[in-house]
Amino acid sequence: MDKGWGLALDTSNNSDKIGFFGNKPVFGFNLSPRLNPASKASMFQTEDHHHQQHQPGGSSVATDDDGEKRVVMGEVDFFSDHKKRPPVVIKKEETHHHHHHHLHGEITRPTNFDVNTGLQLVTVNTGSDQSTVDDGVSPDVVEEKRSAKIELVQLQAELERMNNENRRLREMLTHVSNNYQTLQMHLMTLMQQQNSRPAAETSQNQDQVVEKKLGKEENDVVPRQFMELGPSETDQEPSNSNSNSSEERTHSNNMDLSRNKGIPREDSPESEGWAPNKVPKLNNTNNNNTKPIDHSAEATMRKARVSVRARSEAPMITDGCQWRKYGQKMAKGNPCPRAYYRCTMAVGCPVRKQVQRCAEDRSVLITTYEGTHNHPLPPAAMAMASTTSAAANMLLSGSMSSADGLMNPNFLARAMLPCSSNMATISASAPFPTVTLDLTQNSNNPLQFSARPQNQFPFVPSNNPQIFGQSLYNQSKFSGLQVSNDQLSNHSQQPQTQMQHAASFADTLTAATAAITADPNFTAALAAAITSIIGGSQPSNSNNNNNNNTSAATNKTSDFPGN
DNA sequence: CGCGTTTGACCGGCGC
DNA sequence: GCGCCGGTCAAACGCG
Repeated sequence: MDKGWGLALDTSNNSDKIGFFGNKPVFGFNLSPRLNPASKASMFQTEDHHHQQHQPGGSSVATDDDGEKRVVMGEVDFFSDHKKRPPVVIKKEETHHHHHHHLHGEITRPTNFDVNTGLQLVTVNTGSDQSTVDDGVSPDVVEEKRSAKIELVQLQAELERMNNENRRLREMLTHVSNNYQTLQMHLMTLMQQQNSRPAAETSQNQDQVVEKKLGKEENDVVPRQFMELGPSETDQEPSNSNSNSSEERTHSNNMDLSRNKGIPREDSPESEGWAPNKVPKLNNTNNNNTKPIDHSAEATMRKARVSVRARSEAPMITDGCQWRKYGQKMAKGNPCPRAYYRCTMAVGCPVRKQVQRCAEDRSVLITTYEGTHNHPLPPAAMAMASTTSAAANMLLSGSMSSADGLMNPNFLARAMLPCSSNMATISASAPFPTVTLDLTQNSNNPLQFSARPQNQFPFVPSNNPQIFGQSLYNQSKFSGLQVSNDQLSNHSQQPQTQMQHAASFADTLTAATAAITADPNFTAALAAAITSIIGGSQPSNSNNNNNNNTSAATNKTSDFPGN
């Protein structure tokens, strides 16, 4: 668990993350400190720091005559050499009591600011030394002019460099946006194809038949949504009159709480569907209003799991949920320990997951989900939840009506991902039916665009109309960004001088930033994609990448299963 | 001090 | 019945 993405778009406040070019922001988004430890300030610093002590933040430390420590960004010492004119002053730390700027870690624009050159034209007197520019003609003035000219050249070079970087970032943004749009379109196509398929219809009919059968004959069989990992309306609703032990396990938070509070587990009903070996006992002991049934098949069916294989160096894939580790065991046949996590986004959420390194390939992380979230999920968690939900539903819809669903490993693959028969498989040998989504293969599957880091879960469609509707909703919000991206593309295609288009691009990028901010899902995807594009396969320790994450715990590398 | 992780103990299912 | 094994618990511990 960690504090975030390898690269995160900090959308909390854009105001201090936008460099100014004239009156226009030229950097629409901010590289996170994790990716770029030099922080946002590094964008503005120059290469000349020879005589200054470098700070991790890309700043320099100097000491005043009075011994006060200050931090100088870039080559301009704002205190000792107040004859120089910084176009942009970035302060990360300020202890000088004479300085009037009290912003910390922010970018400030000097008041006398030339919008054409980006330079501050008036000397700033900031220190205790009250000397100002000498009005008289003297060698000092000549020297000053010369140094100002040199500085101007340097600043222009700096501007050029910034524009280059700006252009590069813009291209990355365009690339990622195009990938996202392509992915969305492909998913839409897949969903339409799937809906039009007779097989899909058969599957749906099977679902209906199964549900009808369940409602009529086997009231104590877990409803299908029990397997859903994504949120569903039914999860939020009280159980019906047929309330049975399974549903109580699924929906009751109090029961789970009772166990969490130390009540002996013999007295506490199973509040979650994770413990498979306790189901028979549960049905025998707690389910008083239903007759005992043969649990062999049902117990197997209701224990469907969704296993996600992803290539990742991170301790866990970032699925948007908050997890708490409650156990770790050495599993047989795998030298890597298996970690057990439970969802902590809501009290009593029964969803659990296991995280384990693949024994054959340590770079592959296997995450197995089981249970149903009993709480709304943030958009960042929707991708994983909807995917696992879809996989579990597919598994159930196929297996409950026919054993072929389990026997045919390609059933899910064909139904869920027609274009990728090797992406999802069903294991019949596992103790419980397990859907394995393999995201480690570098196939031509357009669902796996190369820029996506493997530890970030992709957007995969759900057969849950609500969840898919959410996707459409996000897409509709995202459409506003598409316009911006088109503009971005146009800008990137046209030869441009650095000065001319920066302002309009800044506006565009501002709009894009706003759109990105409005869509946390895309924010996450964009951050992940940019991370990989930049080439920093930063081990993201994050298991909390949702926006409402406030207290992310950290997983030390040594704690990571398999390390 | 609160929260999350660690880790040994414990429990229940299952196979022999 | 016994031992193995997966899964969970909870006290101890660490960290911010």
